[in-house]
Amino acid sequence: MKILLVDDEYDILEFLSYNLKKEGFVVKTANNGKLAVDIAQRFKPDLIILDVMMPEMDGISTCSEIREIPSLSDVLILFLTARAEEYSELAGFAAGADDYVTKPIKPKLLISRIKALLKRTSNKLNQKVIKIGDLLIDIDKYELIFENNKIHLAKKEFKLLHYLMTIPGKVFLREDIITNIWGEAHVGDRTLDVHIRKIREKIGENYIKTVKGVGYKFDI
Amino acid sequence: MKILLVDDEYDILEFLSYNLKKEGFVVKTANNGKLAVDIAQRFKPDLIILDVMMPEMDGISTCSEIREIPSLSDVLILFLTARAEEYSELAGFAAGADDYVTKPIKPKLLISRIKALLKRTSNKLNQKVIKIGDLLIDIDKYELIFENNKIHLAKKEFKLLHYLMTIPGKVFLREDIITNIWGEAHVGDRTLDVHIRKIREKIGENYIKTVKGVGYKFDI
DNA sequence: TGTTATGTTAAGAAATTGTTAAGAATTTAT
DNA sequence: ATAAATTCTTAACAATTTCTTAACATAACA
Repeated sequence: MKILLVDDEYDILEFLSYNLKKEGFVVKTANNGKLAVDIAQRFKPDLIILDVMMPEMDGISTCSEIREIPSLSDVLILFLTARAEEYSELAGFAAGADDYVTKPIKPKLLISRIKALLKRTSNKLNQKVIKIGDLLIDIDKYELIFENNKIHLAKKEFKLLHYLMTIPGKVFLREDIITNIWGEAHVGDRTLDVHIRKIREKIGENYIKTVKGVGYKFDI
Repeated sequence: MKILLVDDEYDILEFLSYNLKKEGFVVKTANNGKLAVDIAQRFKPDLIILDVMMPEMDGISTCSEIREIPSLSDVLILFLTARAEEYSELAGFAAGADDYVTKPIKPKLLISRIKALLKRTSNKLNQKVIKIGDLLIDIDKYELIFENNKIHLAKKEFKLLHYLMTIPGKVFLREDIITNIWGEAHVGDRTLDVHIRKIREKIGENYIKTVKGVGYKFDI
């Protein structure tokens, strides 16, 4: 996970950068809003942490500007703000902030908030449309688009693929998949495999991975 | 395990120091907050025990200051506090305390609290992702990342490596490992070794160490 | 130096999943 | 309502991966 840190105070950049890297994040920093926008376009972070108060271009303007850029329009943005700056909180959410953390910053708290934020969006359970790689699955339209072509999936195939796509990378246990797709009904031993087979026939062998003895996962 | 004791009363330092050393901890002491911060940076303790009430710089300020220092930001901090100082408990937790023990201090209680604290943080049993050195193991994804490459582990290998990684440095007894991975089933004498072999083939010889006559441990 | 514990290897046993095609079951069209 | 089409499940067998064992090698220890 890549994070872009933006603050005008060098000490804070240093301090947060250290703590975030320790957690395994890839971190880049910028000491002003203009630079941040520049770096973000090339670095393509998953999350941008923005100080609200900065000289020249403040956090809120930076945020608005970032939201205008198509390739960055859905990057996560978290604001750092001094306590009691409530007014800026409103303005910030209006500009498209995803969360707030008030100074003084406690690294542990910040990290747990970041993880919650990243988790929230990586879990696509409630999303109507999930787009991963060359695949786009649309619940409402009951439609799968693969490499820009509509692909027809039968009902069970659709449910199954969608289920796996809700949390890309996560291994779903065989039994959990069966419970989820078939309910409590008893279903034969090879049924799931056959459905997996049919999906693979349609989207290729690269997306659904078998974890032997455990289950299947959707992964790029 | 290294402990830094901070109190302005010489008698208490003496008394606790004696009791902690008897338990096998390496102990250093400081009689004021400023000195404590200094010593902590060089000594790098696993735990700092801080008296709340001290002249000049009290425990809470000392705690905040310690939390600001990157290299110490996640050291464990335990406060000693007189009974009924409830207000300071709140302030203390806000400043980043991990636990409280009230005076008068009963050595046995203190030691059991210390052990619980150290155990809590060194036990990664419930963590979904464990990152140690160049290795990152992810339960949900059933995936091992080693030097930024995905490594495939079979189910038993994964369970075994994960088990060892839950408490880095701890030696797990052969029989405990077998019970944990295979359950009560009878399994041959060399089976465990073969699995260890296969893991070592994948992540190198440096992580899993043999403790002859006892078991294996995961260590950097 | 002998003893014991662990390392190593390869082979095959065991377990798991893949594949295919046939025929139920369900849905859709006529 | 009946036929046609589609979808789903099953079963048999194949392919693959994983696990265990056994035989022997090597290292640590007393």
